[in-house]
Amino acid sequence: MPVTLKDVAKKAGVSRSAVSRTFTEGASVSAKTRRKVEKAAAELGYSPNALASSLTTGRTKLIGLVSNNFHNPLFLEVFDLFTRLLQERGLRPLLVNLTDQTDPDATLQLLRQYSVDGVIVASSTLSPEFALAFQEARVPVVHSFGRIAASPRVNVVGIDNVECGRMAARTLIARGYKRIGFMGGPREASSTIDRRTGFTEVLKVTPGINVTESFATAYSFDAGRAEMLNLLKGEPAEAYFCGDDVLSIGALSAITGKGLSVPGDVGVIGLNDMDMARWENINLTTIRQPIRQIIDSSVELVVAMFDKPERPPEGRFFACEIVERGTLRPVKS
Amino acid sequence: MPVTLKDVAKKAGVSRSAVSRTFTEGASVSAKTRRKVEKAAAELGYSPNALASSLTTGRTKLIGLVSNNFHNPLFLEVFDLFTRLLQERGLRPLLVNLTDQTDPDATLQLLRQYSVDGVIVASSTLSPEFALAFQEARVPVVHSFGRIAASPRVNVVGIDNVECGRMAARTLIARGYKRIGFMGGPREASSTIDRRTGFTEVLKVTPGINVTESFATAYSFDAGRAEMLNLLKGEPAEAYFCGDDVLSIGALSAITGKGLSVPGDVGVIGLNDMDMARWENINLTTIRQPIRQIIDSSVELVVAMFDKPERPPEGRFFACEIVERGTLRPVKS
DNA sequence: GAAACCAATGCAACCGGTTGCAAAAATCCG
DNA sequence: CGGATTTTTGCAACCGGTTGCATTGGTTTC
Repeated sequence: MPVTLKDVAKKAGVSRSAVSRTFTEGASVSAKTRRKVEKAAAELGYSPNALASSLTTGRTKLIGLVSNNFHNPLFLEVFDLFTRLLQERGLRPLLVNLTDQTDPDATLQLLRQYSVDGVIVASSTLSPEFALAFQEARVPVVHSFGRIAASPRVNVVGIDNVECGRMAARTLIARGYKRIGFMGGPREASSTIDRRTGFTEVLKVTPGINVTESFATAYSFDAGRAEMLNLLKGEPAEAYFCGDDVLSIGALSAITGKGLSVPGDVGVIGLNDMDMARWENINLTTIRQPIRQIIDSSVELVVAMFDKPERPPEGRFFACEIVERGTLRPVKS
Repeated sequence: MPVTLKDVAKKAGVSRSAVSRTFTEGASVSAKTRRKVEKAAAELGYSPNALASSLTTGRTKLIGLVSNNFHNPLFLEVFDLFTRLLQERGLRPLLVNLTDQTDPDATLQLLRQYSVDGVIVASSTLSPEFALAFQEARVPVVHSFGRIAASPRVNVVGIDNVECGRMAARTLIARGYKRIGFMGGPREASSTIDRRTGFTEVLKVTPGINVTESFATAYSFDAGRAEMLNLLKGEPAEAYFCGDDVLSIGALSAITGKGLSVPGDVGVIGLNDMDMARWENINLTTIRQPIRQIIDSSVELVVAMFDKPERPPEGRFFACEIVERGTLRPVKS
């Protein structure tokens, strides 16, 4: 039923090759045949089958977009940007939701079956091994929001979480907080580990500071709220650096829910700067992750990979910046 | 470089057909050859090329997932569910972000080029014509979160927005509100129109009620906040039915930002029940849209379509329910 | 043991395109 | 105008699979 190359060729009175060539960038066709073919194609409503052509060209323009972050509101922005940027380059995102049930190997196999030109792993919690498996199967891959490494074994784009930890620490110190808390995300997540490292590194060498640590079970509102509720049972710190924004919002909810004020009784600084953080009834002071740059760079990198497969793995890391809003007390001047 | 059918056939010492058949459900192969083939395939790390096989079978297992709602947090949940459910059925979502720049016709053409087995249009703001174009191109299509219609021209799954409007109205009446406001989403969106219809229908026949109406420019936090700020310049109503949850949260932000209390001074009821609505520092009374059912049903319908293409278009609409939280005053007993 | 049957197999054509190559057509040039 | 050059064109093979059909081989039945 669908109209094929052959139909167009017959209608236009030319060979199949001629038709193929009129739809191929840079192929040699005379103006006259091109016109005939285009007319016939338009009349029949023909458009070439991308899958069939991929068979010979070896390019599908399909990009696997793999993520396990379908609950963090930040990732809606992430998906929005990825799809836009990929589309702009004529690439198509094949979305894979990596849940607890999905087997990592099966995902690799799946994406190979669809001959994706490349894969973007968008996740702050996945281990580098996941992306590495693609690399070893010679599928161009980029790990976005992955962990910084001096000489990464696989392309990785993200932020320097250790430095973010330091920034958070300096920010709290500048505001005169003395009893300071680190409320991390899941204990085993590399982002948690790195942020903690930078955070405590700075605080330890600062005199007169008392640091406490705790960890939420997930990067989620509920986990943040639960953990903060827990902390409030004892003597809370004066300010907390929370694992990320959604965790921070959970913590804020717990604090105000207990009748305490922010930043009067407890200060909070988050990380991400997701859209919601600027909402006036949240108004979260946080550290902005430049997701636009991360995503731009990821797409660029995956494209570079399939132009030059032997390209050595590269790490690209972007600086973050403090976004001052209302959940920390002001710097005393 | 990648290993193909032929390689496996040679290694196993059988014909290509034999290899193909061992990987085809229900094909006739003896246990002996199957064993040989599987051994060879495992050693070579072979897995069949889904795209090549689609050429003859006519099935790609690719589903176009088209949306223009990449800013409404509800849609993160929507994408999560869609991808999960599709994956469970062995289908692959090809994600299309329909922005202002993307041409609807180009999207149709694109998805045809990739021979998608079906298309799901997930959008509460797109016109039925968009989905209809796929239908006319004989591509199985379902419009999720679309507008109710007695005899739809295209498959549509969603909620009865008129009835939701009525529910909201009855809920406000039951709580003794007299001066009641409708704060809709974009004036031209069908969801806005329908909700308004049901809402005013009930309020008009109730004695002693004063209804006012206004419209936000988008289903977004900022638009909701701006519109409520606007309303608060004059004499606000006692309670508002807002276009959706994110709009409601914007409105809440404006109200509390002005030093007014919720529900003491102004009541708010939203629609959607997105995850955030239950967060304790938002705690929004709202109308739950059963997105799980909508998505289940959409997937089921699109699958049914490609098993039976001549299936007449069907509309499936689900009931919503009030979720009582803290932004309306209690029913007086 | 032969006839009848059924499952398993391989051949070859096909799905909808692309592309190297040689022949044909158009253009250039003296 | 004729030969040399360049451009355009069609043929046929190929991409990686699937499948109808005829053939083969193994079982069953009498």
